[in-house]
Amino acid sequence: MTEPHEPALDQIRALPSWLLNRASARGRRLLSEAFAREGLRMPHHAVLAAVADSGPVAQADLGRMTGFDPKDMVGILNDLQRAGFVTRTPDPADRRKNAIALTAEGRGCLHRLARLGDEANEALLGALTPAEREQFTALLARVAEEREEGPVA
Amino acid sequence: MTEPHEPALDQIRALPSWLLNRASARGRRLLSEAFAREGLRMPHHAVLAAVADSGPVAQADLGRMTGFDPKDMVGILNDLQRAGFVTRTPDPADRRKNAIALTAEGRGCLHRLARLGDEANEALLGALTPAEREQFTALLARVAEEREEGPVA
DNA sequence: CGGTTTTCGTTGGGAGCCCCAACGATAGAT
DNA sequence: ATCTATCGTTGGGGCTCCCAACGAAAACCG
Repeated sequence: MTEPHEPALDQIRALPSWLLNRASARGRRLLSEAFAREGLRMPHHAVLAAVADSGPVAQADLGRMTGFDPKDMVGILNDLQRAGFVTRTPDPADRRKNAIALTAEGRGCLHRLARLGDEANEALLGALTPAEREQFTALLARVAEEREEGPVA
Repeated sequence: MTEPHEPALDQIRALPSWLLNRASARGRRLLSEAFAREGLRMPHHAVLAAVADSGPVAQADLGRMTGFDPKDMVGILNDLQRAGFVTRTPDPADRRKNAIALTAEGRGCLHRLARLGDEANEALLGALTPAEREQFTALLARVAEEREEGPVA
C-alpha cells in the first residue's frame, strides 16, 4: 500500500476533462493562429456568420444565436465595424436596436475565415483518419450537449 | 448563389474546434462544481497528485510536470499550504528551492478529489455508452497530443 | 392616457486559465 | 571570481465566461 499505486497525475491526465481542456486549447491556438492573418479571432467568425445568416439583425439576437455575452458582443462588433465588415445602423422601427448588416467586404472575409477555420480544423484532427474524424465529431457533439439528464419522472 | 447556401453559423457549430470548446467548458463547469465542495479547483487536484507521486519536490518541477505557469503555481501552493494539504520547506541542499511535501490531510483530500473528479467525468460522458466512452477518450487523447506533424524527411 | 415591466446597447467588475518578462537570491560552470 | 542558469516570486496582459447596473426606448396593461 505504500507503493506508487499508479501515478496519480497520469490518472488525471487520462481523464476526459483533462484531455478536453488540452484538445480545446490546441484548437483555440490553431484557430487563433489561422485567423490572425485576418486580424480577427474566433468570435468574430461566429458573429460574422450569424450576421450573414440572418440579414440585418439586432445585437441581442446575435448574442442569443452565438451564445456570446452582450458585453463581449460590443467589442466584437466594434472590431468588425472598424474593419468595415459590418454596418451598425440604428433600427428605425425600434430605436433601441442596432441593425447589424454584412458588407461586401464582410462577406468576403467570412469566406476567407471559413476556409482558414476548416484548414485549422483539419490540422486539429490531423492524427485521425477520415472515418475516425467522423466518429470523433459525432461523439464529441453528444458530449458537448448541455442536456438536462432528462429524468423520466 | 444568393440563397442560404446553408447556415454559416451552423457550420461553425459543427466544427470540432467549436464542439471542443463547448465540451471543455462543460467539463470545467462540472469539475469546478464538484471540487467546490472541497474549496479547491482543478489545478489543485493536479498539483496535489503530482506531489503525491513525486514525494518532496520543487515548485519548478511541479510546474514542468503539470504544465502550469510558475506564476499560477505560487497561488495554487499558497492555497494548498493554507489548507494544510501541503508543506513548503526550504530545501537545505538548494536554498533556492522549496520542498513541497504532502501531508496526511493532503493525501486524504487527494483521494476525495479523485473520487469527485471521476464522478464529474462520468457525468460529462453521461450521454455515451461505456464502449463509446472508451472510443471517445482514445480518439480525444490523440487529438489532444501536440505532435510535430513529424515530416518523414 | 399613465404607470409598470421588459428589452436594448453599453459599461463595469470579476473569476479562471494561459503566456511572458523581470527581479533578487542562489547555485553551477569556467 | 565571473558569468550563466535556475528558483520562487511579482507584475502585467489577453481571452473566455458570467453577472450587475444603467439610461433609453419599447411593450404591456389597466
